[in-house]
Amino acid sequence: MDTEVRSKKWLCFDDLRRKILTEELQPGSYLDEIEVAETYGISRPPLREILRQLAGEGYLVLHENRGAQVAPMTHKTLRNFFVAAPMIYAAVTRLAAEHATPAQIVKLKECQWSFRQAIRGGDAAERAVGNERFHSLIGEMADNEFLMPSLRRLLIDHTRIGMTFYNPRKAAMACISATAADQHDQFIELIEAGDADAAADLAVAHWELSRAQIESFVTPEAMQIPLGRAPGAEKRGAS
Amino acid sequence: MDTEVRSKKWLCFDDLRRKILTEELQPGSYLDEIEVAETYGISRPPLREILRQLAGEGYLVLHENRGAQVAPMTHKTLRNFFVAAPMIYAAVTRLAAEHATPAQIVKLKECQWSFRQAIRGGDAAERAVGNERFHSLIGEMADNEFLMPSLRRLLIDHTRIGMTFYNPRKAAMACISATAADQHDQFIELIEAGDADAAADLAVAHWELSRAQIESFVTPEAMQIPLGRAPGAEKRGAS
DNA sequence: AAAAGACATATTGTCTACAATAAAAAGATG
DNA sequence: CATCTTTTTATTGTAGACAATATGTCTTTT
Repeated sequence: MDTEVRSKKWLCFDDLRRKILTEELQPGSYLDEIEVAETYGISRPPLREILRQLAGEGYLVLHENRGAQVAPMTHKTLRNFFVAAPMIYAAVTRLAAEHATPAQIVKLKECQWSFRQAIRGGDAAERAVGNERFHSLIGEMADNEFLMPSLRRLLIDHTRIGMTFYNPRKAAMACISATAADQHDQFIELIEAGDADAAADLAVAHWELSRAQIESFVTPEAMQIPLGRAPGAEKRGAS
Repeated sequence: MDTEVRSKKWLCFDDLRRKILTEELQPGSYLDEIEVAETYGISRPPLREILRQLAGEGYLVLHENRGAQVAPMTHKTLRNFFVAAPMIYAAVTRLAAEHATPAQIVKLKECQWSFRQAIRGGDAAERAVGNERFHSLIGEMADNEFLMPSLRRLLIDHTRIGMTFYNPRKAAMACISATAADQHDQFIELIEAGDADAAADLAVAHWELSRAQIESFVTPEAMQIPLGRAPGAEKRGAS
């Protein structure tokens, strides 16, 4: 019961994080402290610490005396995302190619293996989390504490947007997934070779693929799926 | 006693933040939860929430079972800072020029007035915090939640580095301060005019000024002032 | 005498109970 | 009948007490 008790808190942290990334917890929905605390078998004070941390990393928004809200996604969010993503992704990937250690590359390869498994399995959530982890690892390779916060923030919404727009029934989607996985292999190659310029270019190309996927959903008839709601419009729970 | 009690927590938050920015709390030093809690007249659970949040924003580093450490600054920190700063500053300033609202510009002008006052006063801490606030406001103008986290992180260390290397006795320092203040006026003008390109260029120029100041201290004889220590090398307190 | 182990102490982590605040519902009044 | 007020209830915020962990010291043993 040594490690078990210790990690109960981090289990909660990781699981909330996963649920938010996979949209099992919908953007804009509110959390009930008592309910969540009981779910993970911890009391409210440590949970509240976790909520603060998740809020600090952009997963949640805390409202005074009104609890924790899963970070909403609005039209502005999407617009800002499109502005920031290519710049940060390119910069981080460049640095990763310059600084990656052999141990990190091994981890990245393992991650990529899991990612391909997830694609074969066809589970959208597993695929999304695997992709998030892949790019998060590249972020760690870059080893720059000043760029990491923005990368983390981008990956949250990139993952959630990916979940929203992912439709495994569409044939085009399978093609995109295959291309993305191939690009991941190229990431590994270029980073391992230390080719910073090519890696940065690939990051932009990888981003363009993602962008095209998103835009193909967004442009036709302006947001079929609600990306978020005004805070307080519909309070508790997420139907 | 209504607003008083409510804000006691935020008073603590803001004051810790200020103390870290001004290096009243030295990088690498550890905080005693009981001591800090008693200082601000709150109990440990809410304090711990604050510490988590400060950690999330990069002011602190939390070590399991070993408390909160003021974010250390190492040589790598400085190196990474030099890589990330120009990119983020330029991007944020560009966006600020594109999106600033009249109300925000008014606030920025007020801030600049305070900043000039602080320079005249000659108090290094007040000057540093004023400068931080100025650039933080520009960040808010940019209105991009994905770039803000990295900007915040940069401003923490930029402010602390500025405090470390600031020497009001040197004549060159007064010159730099004057130039910086003039550039701030130019920021206001360009943002008000909505000239994004020029604003971005100015951001780079402003950065170069800061960089030159820092390098003039760092290069001559390789770090006269200790930038940090290994975690745990010298534990409690900061002599 | 030096090193390893056990104990003591101080600090962090957590829980339960209580207080304060805000939303919701019921009642009263124009 | 609508609206404002008051009361209720549910949820968040805080405090104090307790448990667990880590560090430093002292003893014991080789």
